[in-house]
Amino acid sequence: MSKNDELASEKCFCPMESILGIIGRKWALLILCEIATSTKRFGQLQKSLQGISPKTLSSRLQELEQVRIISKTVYPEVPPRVEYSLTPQGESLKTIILSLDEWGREHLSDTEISRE
Amino acid sequence: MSKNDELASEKCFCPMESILGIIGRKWALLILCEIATSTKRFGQLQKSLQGISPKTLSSRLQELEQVRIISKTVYPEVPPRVEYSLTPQGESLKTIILSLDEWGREHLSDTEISRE
DNA sequence: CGGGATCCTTAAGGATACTG
DNA sequence: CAGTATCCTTAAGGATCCCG
Repeated sequence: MSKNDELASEKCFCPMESILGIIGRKWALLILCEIATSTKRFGQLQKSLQGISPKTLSSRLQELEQVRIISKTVYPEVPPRVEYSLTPQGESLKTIILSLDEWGREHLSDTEISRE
Repeated sequence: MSKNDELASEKCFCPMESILGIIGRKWALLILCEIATSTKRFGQLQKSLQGISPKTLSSRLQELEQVRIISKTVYPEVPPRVEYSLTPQGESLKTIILSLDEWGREHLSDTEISRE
């Protein structure tokens, strides 16, 4: 089975749709972006990502953690401290994301996207 | 500027968000999947993608065409015939999508995704 | 045949208040 | 501080009908 056929086969996109279902959601990439720089706390993320609601941030973080792109560390202190960082798997995904980014720069620079 | 910093910089994801805004939408990948196999007509796509509405299919095709991932050829015949195929740019995107797919297979195989 | 126009439903996300 | 709970708005997509 060639690479070509692989893309075209029925279920070829299922794992892909799963990832896209995660990183394609609002704020997900920006969150990833922040955490990729360095470990971040909830409050830090909220501050950096101007406009995100705590509900959304919380959801995104949980989703990213679920698929092991990021990991969460809770320090049993008062006040509570929680840190989010990239997992090795997250690092490997980053590479792919960067190539997508590059593709975008090469091919979408002049393209405006309108809908419906 | 290292690859690492590139990912983390403010606007690094903008082109990326643009692509995700396209290929992350419902049916987009499956459509791409179909067309990647071979040139397809509107009706063929409708048949293959069981459950897609003509409105949605039409939107997705327009979006993919706008960013030059696919190209549309209209044959001035009666009844009308329209064919969609991958552009060279679409082919290059396919490669990246396949690596995303691979990432998913390696890292998400056992992961179930739940929300909210 | 290849869509566009219309109407409707649902789910994602925003805003805000509250709590261990 | 790090979230959760609640309410509300919006936009994406489904279903259907119709037309060149």
